[in-house]
Amino acid sequence: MPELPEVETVRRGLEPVLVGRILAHVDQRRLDLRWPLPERFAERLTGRRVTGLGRRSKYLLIGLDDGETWIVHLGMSGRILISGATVGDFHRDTSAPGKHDHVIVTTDRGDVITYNDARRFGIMDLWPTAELDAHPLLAGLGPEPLGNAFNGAALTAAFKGKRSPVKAALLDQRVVAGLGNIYVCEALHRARIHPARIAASISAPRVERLAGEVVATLKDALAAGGSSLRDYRQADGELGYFQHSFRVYDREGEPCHTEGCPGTVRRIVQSGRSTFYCPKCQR
DNA sequence: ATGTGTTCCTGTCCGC
DNA sequence: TGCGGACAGGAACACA
Repeated sequence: MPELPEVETVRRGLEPVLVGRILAHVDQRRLDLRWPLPERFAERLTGRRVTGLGRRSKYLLIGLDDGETWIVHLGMSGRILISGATVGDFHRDTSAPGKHDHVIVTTDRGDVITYNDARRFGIMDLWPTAELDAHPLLAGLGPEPLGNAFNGAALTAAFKGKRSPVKAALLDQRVVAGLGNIYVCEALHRARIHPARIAASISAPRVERLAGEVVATLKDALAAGGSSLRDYRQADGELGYFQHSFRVYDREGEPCHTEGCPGTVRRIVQSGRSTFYCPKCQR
């Protein structure tokens, strides 16, 4: 589920449930996700009051009243569920913990927050809030695409001297933070730029257009509550539906959605990951 | 210094 | 049905 729009959707869903609440009980059902969880993890969370919910790139930042921030990354398959309801695209109704429910938090109001992650590529850490920018995973991140620091000029500067394909450049979190495979494919299609183009070789006006389409793509996805893939369960109101708006992602062999374009969506592999694009209108 | 390929893990889907 | 292989929203890491 988790690129920027999905993580932001989760953040918005958690905010009213968590902010101001005390984490009354923490059930840590594994010692590790991608890496070991912090020392005394459950103990350090228990009894803390949540002061705020933030996001940087694809990282969820849960501020605590002891001056630490609970950092959560959903990896490929991480989901967060509230009390049997749905956040993002994850829905399950049982009361018994599921096989991949790794961390279960109960608030002082009785809401139950479950972190579920089948592949365990997710990450959790605790870090002093005052030094968040220095966290090894956050320090090198590029600008937030929906923030003031991201625009055509910033992207042009980041592309300068980049010999990699523009697809890889946009996936590089140091260039711009929060894009993943879906939204990079979608933004490149909207900007009509071929994913294999060398980043540094794209003209300034086209990079300008690309920056605009990155922002527009993310805003559209956000408005739809993100994208729900594969483990989509049922219509729930809280499920994202941007997957119905994909122009190229996962549409190999289907017609290009560009107005008047006779092209067919093609799939290629770039640095080990699928890229979907239209060979006719993306140059 | 940059660039690309491999790796972590489980689940699902497709062809035989 | 069962089995093997490809593939999946990420990104650190090892290596050219």
